[in-house]
Amino acid sequence: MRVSELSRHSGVPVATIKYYLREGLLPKGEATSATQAVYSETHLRRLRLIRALVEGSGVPLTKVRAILDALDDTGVDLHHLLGTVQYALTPETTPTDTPEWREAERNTEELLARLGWRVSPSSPARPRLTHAIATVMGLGYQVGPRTLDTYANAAHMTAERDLDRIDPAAPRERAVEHVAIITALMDQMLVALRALAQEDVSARRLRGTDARY
Amino acid sequence: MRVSELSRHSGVPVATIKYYLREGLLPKGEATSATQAVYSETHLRRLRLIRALVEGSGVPLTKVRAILDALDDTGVDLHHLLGTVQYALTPETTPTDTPEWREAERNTEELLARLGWRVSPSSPARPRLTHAIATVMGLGYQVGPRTLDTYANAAHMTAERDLDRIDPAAPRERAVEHVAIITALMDQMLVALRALAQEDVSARRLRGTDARY
DNA sequence: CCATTTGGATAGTGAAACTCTCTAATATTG
DNA sequence: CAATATTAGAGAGTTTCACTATCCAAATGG
Repeated sequence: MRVSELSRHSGVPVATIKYYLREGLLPKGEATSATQAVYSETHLRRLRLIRALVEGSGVPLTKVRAILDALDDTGVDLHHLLGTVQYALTPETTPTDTPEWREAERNTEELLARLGWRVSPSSPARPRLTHAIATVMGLGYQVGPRTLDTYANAAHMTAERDLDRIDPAAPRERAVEHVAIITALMDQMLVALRALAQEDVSARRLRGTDARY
Repeated sequence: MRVSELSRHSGVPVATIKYYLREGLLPKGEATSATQAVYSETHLRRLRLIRALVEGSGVPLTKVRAILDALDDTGVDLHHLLGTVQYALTPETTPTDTPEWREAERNTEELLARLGWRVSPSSPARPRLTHAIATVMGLGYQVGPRTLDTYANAAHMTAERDLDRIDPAAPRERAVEHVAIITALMDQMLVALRALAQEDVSARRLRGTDARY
């Protein structure tokens, strides 16, 4: 496959492919001469994965590269790969020195302790959760244990299902890709479903019971 | 309150406040002379909400404005407001003319029919869900009814809880803000919790049962 | 009365993700 | 084999977004 064909098969412009090559997101094709290189099915898969991450979840290219590097690092097991992918996908959150932050942090810790979740103290999702709680509280709304438990249970249900679908015996190439997908792309699905569920509940409660939609 | 004080109370630079005023995100203060205007508590609340949306969920300013306009439109009831906020928050998704899209669309329709959710046919969350499914399928992975049901149930649990917390009798100003918050900010909480839950499940399954984390 | 603040307008910045242009070397096709 | 098209590689240019900085003239505030 040459660049133009790679472009056609993926729908990505040649200029963009060249850009990805320059940025090291896509490995170089095998050069057959000074002005020619051939690309394989692997390149096409990789390209599709990049586009899925970028278009599907708006992941910045620097983070995409971090994820791809982790996929290619054969010394990492699935559990740590999942952590690495999450780390790359989680936006940085700097703790602020406010009362809300401290209260939110306590909520986070208590929740994790209550549920007994095995989570690394350095997991970037911790401050992210704290930040989300602190933001809502900063607007003057409570985020109590009842709400957190409900959300946590819902999150755990999806996580169980996600891990059910990973086959640790599958070829590493695939298993590793699968982990990237469940962590990065399934979020989109959950968020879309949440919007639909809210609409449903809202229709039932805030309108009559006989409305069509 | 003058601009400088508004800036101090909110932590947002004066230059940025002026920018928001120019962009119509923040209503003008009440002018007391050609070079002086006073801002109220309402301005401060509004400013905090803008920052929460921008920092908390990376909502583009154009969408923030759409949300704020909906909040200010007193002719809209809570149910429709929720729809409007969701509409503003949901990224546009253009259907593609591929087999994956059509299959994903069928999955979406069947899921909603199976669950009996009352969802408008024009809800932008539909194509968003379809797009998410189609993207995952385009990478060669199945998204079956089992997975969709699990995710849908989880989503519905959070939606029930969200609507429980809305007080339809509260002053419109507050109820309306609450709706914006649950649709926009609670997503972040759910996603963060999902990451933590995945780590927990992954630790239990992909590692031994005695590992510390 | 004089340094400081403000409103209002215009212009500039920096990051991110492309997109374009160019060159010399090859490939393809009629 | 000659005309046309394609490619790798590198650099520069473009667009969008969200600010940030600079000016200026009017107006406080001490």
